[in-house]
Amino acid sequence: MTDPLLQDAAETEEAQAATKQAVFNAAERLFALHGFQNVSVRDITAEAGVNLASVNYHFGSKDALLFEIFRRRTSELNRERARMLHEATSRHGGKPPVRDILECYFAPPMRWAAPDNDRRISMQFIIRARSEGTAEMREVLKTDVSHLERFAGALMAARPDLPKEDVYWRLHFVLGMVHNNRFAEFDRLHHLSGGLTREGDVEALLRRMLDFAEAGFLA
Amino acid sequence: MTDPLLQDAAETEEAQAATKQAVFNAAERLFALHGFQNVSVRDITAEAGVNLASVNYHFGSKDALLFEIFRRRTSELNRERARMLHEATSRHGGKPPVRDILECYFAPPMRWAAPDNDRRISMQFIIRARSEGTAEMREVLKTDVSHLERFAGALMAARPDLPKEDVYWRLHFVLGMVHNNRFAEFDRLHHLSGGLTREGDVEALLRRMLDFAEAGFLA
DNA sequence: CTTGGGGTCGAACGTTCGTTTGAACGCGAA
DNA sequence: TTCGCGTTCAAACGAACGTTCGACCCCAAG
Repeated sequence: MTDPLLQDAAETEEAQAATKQAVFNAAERLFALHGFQNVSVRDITAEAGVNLASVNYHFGSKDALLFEIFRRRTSELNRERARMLHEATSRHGGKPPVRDILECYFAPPMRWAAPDNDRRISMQFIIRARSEGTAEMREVLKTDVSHLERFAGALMAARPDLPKEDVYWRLHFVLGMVHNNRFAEFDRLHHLSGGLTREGDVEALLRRMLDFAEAGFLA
Repeated sequence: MTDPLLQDAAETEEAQAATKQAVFNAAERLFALHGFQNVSVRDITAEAGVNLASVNYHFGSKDALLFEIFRRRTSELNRERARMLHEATSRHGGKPPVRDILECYFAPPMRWAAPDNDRRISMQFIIRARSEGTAEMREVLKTDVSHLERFAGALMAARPDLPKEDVYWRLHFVLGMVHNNRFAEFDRLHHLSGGLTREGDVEALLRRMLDFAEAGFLA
């Protein structure tokens, strides 16, 4: 609990076994780097320096471990987005402009993914979960859209003249912009542009994204 | 060769064995529907109605089969894009406007993915290959950017005032919009909007995408 | 000291996987 | 007819996987 290595000390369950934490962290890291199917329980326990049976003892199964990481990280990310949106709403007297709304959605994942951020690996995990997750995770992604509803509502309030249908579609396009920010895509872009594009300056990239998305939304 | 079942009669290799074609089609279908890792060689050969050893005999390995499907479909798609861009270029006297350039990139995958199109399953395969492909396929995706260079060049010509760096980044955003058009995302959006958004009308969706992307590019 | 239970350990289980093997088959050429 | 070759077949191989098992360890409660 007072161990500085435990990044997630503030847990709902209080006294996490050190083994469980080690498995959690190792699994998140390996899954993020190599994908779910390409990482075995043996890889995880070896990386964590624990016994092979630890995964099934503490989490029930490999899939359940995966799901628990996914659930924790996505809820943290969406909570941060909701917090920013709430703040922007009160800052603008209940009706923030399009650009500010989009920033609340863009900024958290972008900043998490910054090269020097501890959460970078968590962000990479979430990105991978979107396309390689289990059926259970995909069901959650499809069904649990409560956090998106907040943003859709805010956007409709910011552009009451636009038909709701258009707001949803443009939100869809915006989601695509965010989800495409994988490391592999940055590499490809870097290769294409001959090294002209650099992902180092997160805030500058965030500004670029907002310029593009805001213009698209106000079209 | 005159068999109407052979969709890809015009091949570089002339006399394809019926078994090889059956394996190719079954593999593409199953991979597109369930993902690479979730489909076994036994599943493929059972679906194709051929012997288990056929995959290794005709393609060398499961990975090689996967790569051959990937190579064929992506080259077909990019050839179609290049054809449209070439036509648009000559139609506009060498310098097509942004919207027309983007349409050349958007239209082929969108139309392939239309519910009544035979290529729908191929498009789904390509989409899956982007995130679940083997290391070899990812290397091709990253390295082979020649087809993107054509579009980057056309966009720079259409907006010579914009710094090249910005063109690349905005192209990156546009790619995100296209790549996000997976069936799962449409389902999610449909769920979020309460059935308001329908993907049935491809041309209408294409117009929406162009409205958004064009505005973003002209910002 | 004794007891009990949460945690860890090495070892194994049963399944599934991609691939290989060697025999059999079909058919045009010699 | 006989040969040769491309193709198909049933069967098996060896490896890797997620999971389970029973013994063992530690430490606090009785």
